[in-house]
Amino acid sequence: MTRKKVKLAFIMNDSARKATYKKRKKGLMKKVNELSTLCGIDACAIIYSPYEAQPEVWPNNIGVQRVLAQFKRMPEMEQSKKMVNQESFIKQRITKANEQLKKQIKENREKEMTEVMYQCLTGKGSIANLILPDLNDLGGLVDQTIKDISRRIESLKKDTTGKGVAMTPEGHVMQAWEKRPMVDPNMSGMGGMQKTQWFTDWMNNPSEQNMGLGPGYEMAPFVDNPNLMWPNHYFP
Amino acid sequence: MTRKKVKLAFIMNDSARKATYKKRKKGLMKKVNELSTLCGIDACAIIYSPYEAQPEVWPNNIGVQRVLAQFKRMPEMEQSKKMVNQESFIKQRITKANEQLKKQIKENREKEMTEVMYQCLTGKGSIANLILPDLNDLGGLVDQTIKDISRRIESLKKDTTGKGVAMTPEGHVMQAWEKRPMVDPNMSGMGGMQKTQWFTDWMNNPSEQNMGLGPGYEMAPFVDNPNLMWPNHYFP
DNA sequence: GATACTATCATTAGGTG
DNA sequence: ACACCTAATGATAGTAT
Repeated sequence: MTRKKVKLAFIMNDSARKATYKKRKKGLMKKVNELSTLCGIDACAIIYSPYEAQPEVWPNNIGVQRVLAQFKRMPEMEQSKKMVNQESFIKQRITKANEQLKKQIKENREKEMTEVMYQCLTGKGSIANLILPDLNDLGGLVDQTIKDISRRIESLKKDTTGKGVAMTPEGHVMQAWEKRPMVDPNMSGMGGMQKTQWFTDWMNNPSEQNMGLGPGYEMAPFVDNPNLMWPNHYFP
Repeated sequence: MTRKKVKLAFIMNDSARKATYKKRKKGLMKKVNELSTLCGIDACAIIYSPYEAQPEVWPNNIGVQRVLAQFKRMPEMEQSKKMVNQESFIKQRITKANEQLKKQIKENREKEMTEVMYQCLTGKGSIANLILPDLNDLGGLVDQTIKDISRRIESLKKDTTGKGVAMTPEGHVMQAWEKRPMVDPNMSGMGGMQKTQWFTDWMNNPSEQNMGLGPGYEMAPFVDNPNLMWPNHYFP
């Protein structure tokens, strides 16, 4: 049994698509119900599919009807005001998402370079096949690491609470004991991999709705037509 | 770290509820997006929460707007016709769900009794603390099992393809070989436990919307007001 | 095609900093 | 409150029936 990782894209095979639809629709509806129950909120989902005569609505359509009723009562003027709010709200989220993205890319880059550095140090790799930008980053990382080590040496010299540190006359540490290891435990193994899943997903399928927001930004609603959806009781 | 199983009920603790809300909202939106992408369908979710100024809509609100626009164009007459369809659709699902429920209860009952029977046979349990209905069912099961065994013996007697069967003069089987084991492999272990999760959930929180449908029935939309939601292009 | 199963992957409850 | 982590529960892709 080999199970290739599903990629987030339209399933071409008709029967597989239907099977997936049925399974996931069920799961989705369960989740809507759970969210609504656990947090005591009004939520609903509407699904139009070619497999059912009726669009399917969850957890009940009363919530949706409420939205519609509220909308009907909302005067035209209020609606455009909403739009502005909605727009600034989106912009805020775009900014935040882009910041997160940059941070993530930087973090991944650092991990990658650290890996290369360690491989060089342990003789398992070489810098022969690296391109210029990689070498630059690697150089910066090595500098940074040397600084960290120097700082660490200084703190070991000053630290009188630990058992001690043995050093060469030139100031190189030969041995230290009863100190915490210098390697960040989070750096080893595959920990922290999960949080970049959205990036993989987006790379597989950079959909239109995510396009304007940057990869990984899956949350902000996009208002195409301001005439709907924002009941005025949310804008006192 | 002990992690008690969360039960599907309103979270009383305010901060825990908010934390859960944020996590699950994100997860839910991701799922809507995935369903929509994988199966190429129109779907949306609307969440009203006390934590955000705006109701949150996914994956975009165009789908919802489409529903509204279609509804507006739908004449009054069509709407009541829909209602009937919707009603019969629900009734169908209720019937189906109840059948599944009965089947499930029966199946669980059988497994339970089989377990008791085996425990008696292996001397690990007794029938001393069973109540009358249990004893009745157990008796039926024993009868059934004896019949199964008898049938098996007959087939072993007639079967000339297998290696053979050793029997006492009274017709009791002493040994049989190159035959499949009589114990159903699905009966042992905890296999098949997952499918009764909905029952536990419902027992924890028999919500109103599930009440009329029987436990475990989580799928049928309930029409409270026929004036909404069912665009006429689904009823040619 | 629907159902059932289960190995595998994803989500999240309950922590911590 | 927020971001992150991980053990544990939950969802589901592929398969068998």
